[in-house]
Amino acid sequence: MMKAELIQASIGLFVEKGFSATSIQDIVDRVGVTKGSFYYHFKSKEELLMHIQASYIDDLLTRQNQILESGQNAKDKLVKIVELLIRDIEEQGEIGKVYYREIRHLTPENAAVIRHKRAEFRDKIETVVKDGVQSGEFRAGLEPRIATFAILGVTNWSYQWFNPSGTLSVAELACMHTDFILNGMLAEKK
Amino acid sequence: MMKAELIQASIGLFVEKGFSATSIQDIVDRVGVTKGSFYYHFKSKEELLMHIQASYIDDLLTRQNQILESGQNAKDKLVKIVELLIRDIEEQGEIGKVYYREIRHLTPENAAVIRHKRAEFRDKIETVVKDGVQSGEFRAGLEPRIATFAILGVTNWSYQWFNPSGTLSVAELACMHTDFILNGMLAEKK
Amino acid sequence: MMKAELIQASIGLFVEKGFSATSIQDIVDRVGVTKGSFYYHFKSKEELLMHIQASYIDDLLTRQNQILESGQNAKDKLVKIVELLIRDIEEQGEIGKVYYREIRHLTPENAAVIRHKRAEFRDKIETVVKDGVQSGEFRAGLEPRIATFAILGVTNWSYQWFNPSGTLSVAELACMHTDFILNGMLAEKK
Amino acid sequence: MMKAELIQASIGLFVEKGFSATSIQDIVDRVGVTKGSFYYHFKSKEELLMHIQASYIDDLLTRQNQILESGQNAKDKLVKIVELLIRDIEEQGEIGKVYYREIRHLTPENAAVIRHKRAEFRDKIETVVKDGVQSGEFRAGLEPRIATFAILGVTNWSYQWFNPSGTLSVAELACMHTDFILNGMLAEKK
DNA sequence: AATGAATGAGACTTCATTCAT
DNA sequence: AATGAATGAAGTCTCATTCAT
Repeated sequence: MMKAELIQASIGLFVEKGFSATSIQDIVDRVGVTKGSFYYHFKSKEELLMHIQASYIDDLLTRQNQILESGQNAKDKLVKIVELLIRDIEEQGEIGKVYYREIRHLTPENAAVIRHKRAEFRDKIETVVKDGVQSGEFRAGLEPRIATFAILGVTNWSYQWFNPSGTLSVAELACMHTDFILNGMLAEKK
Repeated sequence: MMKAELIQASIGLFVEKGFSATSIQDIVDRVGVTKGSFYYHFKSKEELLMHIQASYIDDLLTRQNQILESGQNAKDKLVKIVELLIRDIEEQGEIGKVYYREIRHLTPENAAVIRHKRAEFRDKIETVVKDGVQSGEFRAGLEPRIATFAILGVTNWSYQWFNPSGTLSVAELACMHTDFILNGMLAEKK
Repeated sequence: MMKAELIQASIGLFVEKGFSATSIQDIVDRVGVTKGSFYYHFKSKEELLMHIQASYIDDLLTRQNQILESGQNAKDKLVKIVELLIRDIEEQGEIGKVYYREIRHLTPENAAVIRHKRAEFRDKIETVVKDGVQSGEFRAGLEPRIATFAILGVTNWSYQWFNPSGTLSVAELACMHTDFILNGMLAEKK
Repeated sequence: MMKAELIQASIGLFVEKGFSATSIQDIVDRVGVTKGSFYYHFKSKEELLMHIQASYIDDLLTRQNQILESGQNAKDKLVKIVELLIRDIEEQGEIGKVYYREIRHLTPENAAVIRHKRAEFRDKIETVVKDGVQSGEFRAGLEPRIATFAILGVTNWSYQWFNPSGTLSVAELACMHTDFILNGMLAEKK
């Protein structure tokens, strides 16, 4: 309970002020406990960050796997993954904002673990792209690795500006991004 | 000279460790001077950050204006702006990595100035998109605001992973990203 | 049982790291219980230290009394006391190392109790020396108080360097120290 | 200046309370400066301790070398070294009390340096003893290594109890200890 | 233009101790 | 007899900043 509260409070603060600029005092003040309490639950500030990062990517990987196992064609899988990432902004709250930003503050060992999992997530998208190119669903000229980074750019950048409680809904944004990614901008193919 | 050296050293350190985790001592150590020197050139650490942020976006805005004044069609302007952002990774070095990350550490007034300039840059892309939709170059269904964020996602995300001295050249990446943005992924338009 | 285990673990840690640098957590970790357990058996960390100090000196005093009551001449009594102190290194393990070092961390009242017992131990040696001088066994020029400190120096210093499981046995060391104390170093008396 | 004051204050406090129990706050309070000042002069509390330990033993080694180069016989050299150690109580103040006690709190690397120097000091005494046995000045039965430890015990233990501003002067104590070490206690040699 | 010394606030962390269970 | 959770005081250390020189 207390541990969960500390995690939630810290995510909020990390989003607002960044990891380094957030003090343990800030975190415990928000929860209304003492510093000693924090250190009963976490060995260090870094351990807390690692906990947050690991839960986040583990959850994404799990849900990505469910999509990949669903046996659809490449396009549908890709659409589902884009939706997963956009919906996540609403469901997981602000963790995503912290996710890419603060890996720098993990110990080298922990950072390696997280980077490895990120690479796994990316590789699985790349495989979907590759499959789609081979099956003829996607254009032959696509470079799967770069296209994957482009897709991630479109989705992850949304964490920087998108407010899920604004006028544009999560579903609408997912739809627009999917459209952009699949069809591009030109009125006619060159 | 000294001032320029301090700026270069600090950009490198901000990239590696982040603004908060970089101390003035770190910066002056890298240049080989003492803290007093730093405070001769900068009123505060925040002023240094503001200097870096402002130079960066001012430069981008200048170059964007040159493109916009060149009187081409919307598609060509857009391609040029994408190229500008990608080439920048090579030309400006690592500043881009710092740019989005550290705005949080500016004073509210300075942050507002930077945000305003960022918005200006974005709005000008949005205008290009709008013009292209109206002229029929771009698809009628595009939402200019969201498409602009998608374009910025594709380009800015490259700062996270692209190494300009690797096997993929800046020109090649610009070309691939342009292709992705204009044509999307599908083999045939729906 | 548990109490004895806590005491043994703490002596080992006090030897290695010193009293202040040893935490209750260190002690209970070594025994494999939790802090609550410690506080069931001891009111405080200081009480534990006092327990160790008091047991140690009480034991020495008891054994010293047995020697003194044995009705031998001064020289033999002295030899026996030297042996007692040297043998103790093997029998009592490392407590001796803690004994002189950590009295500082007792409460003033407890420290006074221990100092009083130490003085008692020392005074009884001094009496033996005095008796020996009067009886003509020891040299007339000896100052009993200073000679006593010299004897204690020779024996107690052994705690700093002597390893009872090395090549030199406890018996051999006791013999050499006795020889040194009784006969000095010169080949001929001046 | 300030650095020297911090060192003096800390020696006093280490004697009274021990290294671990002395806080940086205690030290700077005694000098009347702030904690920041302390860390301007010393990288850490451990560095301060190392500084104290190294100065102390380096000074002893220098003075021991002067004695050894003076070309006297073994007995006179030994007497001079005993005098050196006893006089030191008065001249160097209380450092000696800290010297043996606190080596535990050095980093392993620094502790090794100090232990090496201690061993050098001890070895040089051992050589004097050996020379004296060979020249016939000292008894043939003496074991030089153990006799050296015995001598160090007599002298170093004095730091525990001797007050140089009491009724017994430094010169008198040196004389008594020398007498004890050379002639032992017995009225007649066995 | 630059230095060295100092400051004071605040950072992360440890720890002896308490208490309900 | 023992545990787990929590406390609050204090510890070591960092750091942006100032200022006399």
